[in-house]
Amino acid sequence: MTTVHDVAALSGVSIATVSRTLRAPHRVSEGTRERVLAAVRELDYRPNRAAINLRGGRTGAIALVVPDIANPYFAALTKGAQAAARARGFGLVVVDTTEDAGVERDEVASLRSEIDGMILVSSRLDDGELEQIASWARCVLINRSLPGVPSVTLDEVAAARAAIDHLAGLGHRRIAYVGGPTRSWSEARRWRALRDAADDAHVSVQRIGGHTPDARGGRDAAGAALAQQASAVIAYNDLVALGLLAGWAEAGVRVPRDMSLLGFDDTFVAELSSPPLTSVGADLGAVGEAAVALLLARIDGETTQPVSSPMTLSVRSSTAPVD
Amino acid sequence: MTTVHDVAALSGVSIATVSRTLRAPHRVSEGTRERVLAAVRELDYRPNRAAINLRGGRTGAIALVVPDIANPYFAALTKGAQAAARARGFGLVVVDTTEDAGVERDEVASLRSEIDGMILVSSRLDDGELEQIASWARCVLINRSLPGVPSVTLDEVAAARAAIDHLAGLGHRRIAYVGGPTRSWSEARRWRALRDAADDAHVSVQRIGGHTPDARGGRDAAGAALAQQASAVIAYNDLVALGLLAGWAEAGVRVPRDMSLLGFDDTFVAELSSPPLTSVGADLGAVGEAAVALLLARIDGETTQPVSSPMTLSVRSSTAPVD
DNA sequence: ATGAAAGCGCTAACAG
DNA sequence: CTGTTAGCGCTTTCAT
Repeated sequence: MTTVHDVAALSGVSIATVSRTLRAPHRVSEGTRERVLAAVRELDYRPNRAAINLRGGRTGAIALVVPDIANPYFAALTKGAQAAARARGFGLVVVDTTEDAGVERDEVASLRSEIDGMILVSSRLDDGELEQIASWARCVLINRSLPGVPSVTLDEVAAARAAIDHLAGLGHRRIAYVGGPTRSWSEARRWRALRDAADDAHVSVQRIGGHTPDARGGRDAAGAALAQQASAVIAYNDLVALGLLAGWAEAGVRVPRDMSLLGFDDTFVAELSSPPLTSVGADLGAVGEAAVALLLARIDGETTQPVSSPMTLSVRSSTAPVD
Repeated sequence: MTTVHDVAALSGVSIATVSRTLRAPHRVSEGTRERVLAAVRELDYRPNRAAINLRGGRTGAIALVVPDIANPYFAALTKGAQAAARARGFGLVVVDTTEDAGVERDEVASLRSEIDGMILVSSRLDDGELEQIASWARCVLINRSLPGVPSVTLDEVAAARAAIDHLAGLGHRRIAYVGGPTRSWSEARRWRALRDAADDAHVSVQRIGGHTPDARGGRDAAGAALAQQASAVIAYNDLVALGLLAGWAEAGVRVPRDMSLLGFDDTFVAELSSPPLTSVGADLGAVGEAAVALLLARIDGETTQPVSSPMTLSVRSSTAPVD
């Protein structure tokens, strides 16, 4: 591994000048600068991260803590965050908590000297613990808000309005909502936003709960959703919608002829089904990028404002006018 | 941030003893050890990673380089690798190359002092470059093999045999294969394995090429696949299979009544469609874990053997006897 | 404009 | 069994 000493020797200057050439080029004379840079290229010198860290107390890496990296929602988020971090010269350490608060707690604690800051996505921890963490680590929250802690949240209100208005415009008056985990922060916001939007649009929305937020949960809820006598169903997320679709297919219910179906999150799976799913979601990659930007700004000591990311409706073929 | 000095001061010993207590507990007296450990707990002391790195040349992190983290195949792999790395006290830095060889090249180079080793998944680089990289970095390859470099590959031969035998057993004699990118290493192995297995089973298999390895590619290939007059189609991966399914649904072709369909990789999306997809694949989480185990063994200076991971068939409802 | 030297937190000789 | 000390690679005063 080549060090500042090698470069210094090759270019005939001191190590201080090498360092200066790299960190503050204007403080070195033209000729020296060129000789040093030539040596840097020649030796393919790259400053040792650990040494820089040790001196400056920075590690050059940030962590992204997600409940489940294999979930397309979090994977999309990760992709954006990764790109943004790398573009600014930071490494992205990914931590998968397997949806477990205990694991999240432990991992976050052990991350301490490994990173300069972290992004907590859909945290399973309670407000108290989160505040605690924010007190000793620079962090940014996604899908969660807490006074004093920078965050990126999705505009569920706009999403709910877009979804309800779309359905109402199609003539649907009775809508069912297959919800997610009752204790989840997102579910709470989502359901409240849906109720408000339904009230404004003068349509009714009934919630069906108690199912897991995945395809299996959707399949399990297929019967109950039908029993609501609704003409359209909104699912907690695309996976649940796909489960609903599969369950109904077996029961001979056709979408959108017999029933309209609307997904949430607009992940890539929404385009995979037949019919492809009308869904409302945010640009998750952009959300990940925004969180990284927020975090790096904080690391640089700037103060930041919470960010709300827009959610928009993608109309595909799973929704149709009520007949 | 608390350091060895703080712990030393609190427990009334020298910093060397603190370090020793943590690294070689048996070399300090019982009483001292207890006092030091008490101080460690009291102060919640954690050794600074950068300092350890600087001394020992280890960073405590490894990198996983994947073409596209949002692809369920790589996401599943990442999940396993992440868990295995963390379980052994290593951080996992994820790098997404966006399927671009140039990006892969650059990122790998800049990773140098950031990590102790790396896992390259489905690399887009050629053998020469890979050898080059292996010469200065400890690395493990997944879905690629190169003499002298540890690797984890999937047993495509067994997979092809399982797929073909399943279909042949169902009475299918004429099978079409919607392939992946012609230049891809996996595609080459997969297609060869399929041909061999088909020969052994005395059935015919025709390849349809030139489409992207995703749902859109499958949709594009839907017509061509029908034109083959085959009674069953094997897709390069589950995403392509789903695209095929969607394309056929629009054309009124029913699966598995009119056509049997078999996916590859057995990712979670195989269970999402109706009908759910019969697919052949490996436990990708285990593959990721195996790669991490291999890499850490190499970091510890052990020599290792290439690993071949089994692929098994999951029979669902997209395949049926030919009528 | 450049160099000498201190020191970031830690571990491993080496001494006692 | 324990303490002193050198030094990992780098940046940054402080001199020159």
